[in-house]
Amino acid sequence: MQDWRAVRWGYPCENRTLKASTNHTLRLASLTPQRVQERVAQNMHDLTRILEWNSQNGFELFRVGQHFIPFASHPNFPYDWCAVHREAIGAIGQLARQRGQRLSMHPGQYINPSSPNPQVVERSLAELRYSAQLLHLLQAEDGVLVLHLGGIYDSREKSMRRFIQNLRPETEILRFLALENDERLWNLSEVLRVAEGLGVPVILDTLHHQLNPNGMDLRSAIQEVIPTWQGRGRPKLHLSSQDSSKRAGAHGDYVLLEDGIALLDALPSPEVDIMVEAKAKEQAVLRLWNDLRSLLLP
DNA sequence: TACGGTCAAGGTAGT
DNA sequence: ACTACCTTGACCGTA
Repeated sequence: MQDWRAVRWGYPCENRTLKASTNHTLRLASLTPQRVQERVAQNMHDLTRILEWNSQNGFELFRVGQHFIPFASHPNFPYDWCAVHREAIGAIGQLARQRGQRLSMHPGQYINPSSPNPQVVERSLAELRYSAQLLHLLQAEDGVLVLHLGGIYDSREKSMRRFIQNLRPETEILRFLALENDERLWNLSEVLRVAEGLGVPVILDTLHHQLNPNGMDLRSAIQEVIPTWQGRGRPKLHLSSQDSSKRAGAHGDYVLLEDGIALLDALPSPEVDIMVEAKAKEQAVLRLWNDLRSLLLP
């Protein structure tokens, strides 16, 4: 089993210990420059606290919430967020580098660049451009913009082709983009094909892979994704456990020790980045570290 | 201050 | 055709 202390660890969007969130947002009905800037200030303040806390507590990855600039990609957004926030975002980026923190973003279910509906594609590209622009202003050299493949629509083949065609000209997005397998529609082999078509890396999600493995064991899955990270920083993986009281694929509050061990066992090298997707956020990682520690001590 | 209904957006699957 | 579900929870009016 690989040494978990050589792995870099992180968690998404918020910190429970600090009660800090980078996802403060507002309602579309109250979208004014004042209200937005209040929320942006709150998100920036909390992100600053999280970056400091992470560096003092052994964490090296963090996912910034999509609402960091609420409604940034919405047509009704009321000001030039890039111009207004450029400097403050740059300062946070500098802090992240000083504290050794790798940043990422992960647009959700509504972002579907392979949709047959051109309006959905355009809105999706707008959100992806916002995310890439934010990572750019943060000067996140090894930043990651995580995305799923979305729907099947008319056919898998056509959907994959549209995904590639619609994103191929988006060099600013592609600079950060990484594609992730999901638990129902798109397995790892399919994600690898699309990623190869775009020249972007692949994030392996272990829980999704467990539910949608397409006959590939974890060890060979990891061997497939690691080379896709050439030139894009350390390979990045997602780790989570099933919530036993919910439907298949639902993230648990914490990570089961056996799931953590299964991943560490399957890694060819400990020099990877693991983002833990658990509802208890950083506390789930702390508990997993504790479990690993007490397992390895005599 | 706590709570429940609601919130920009898309898509799948079960009925 | 309709509904539940996904999910980064958070907002906001009401009690």
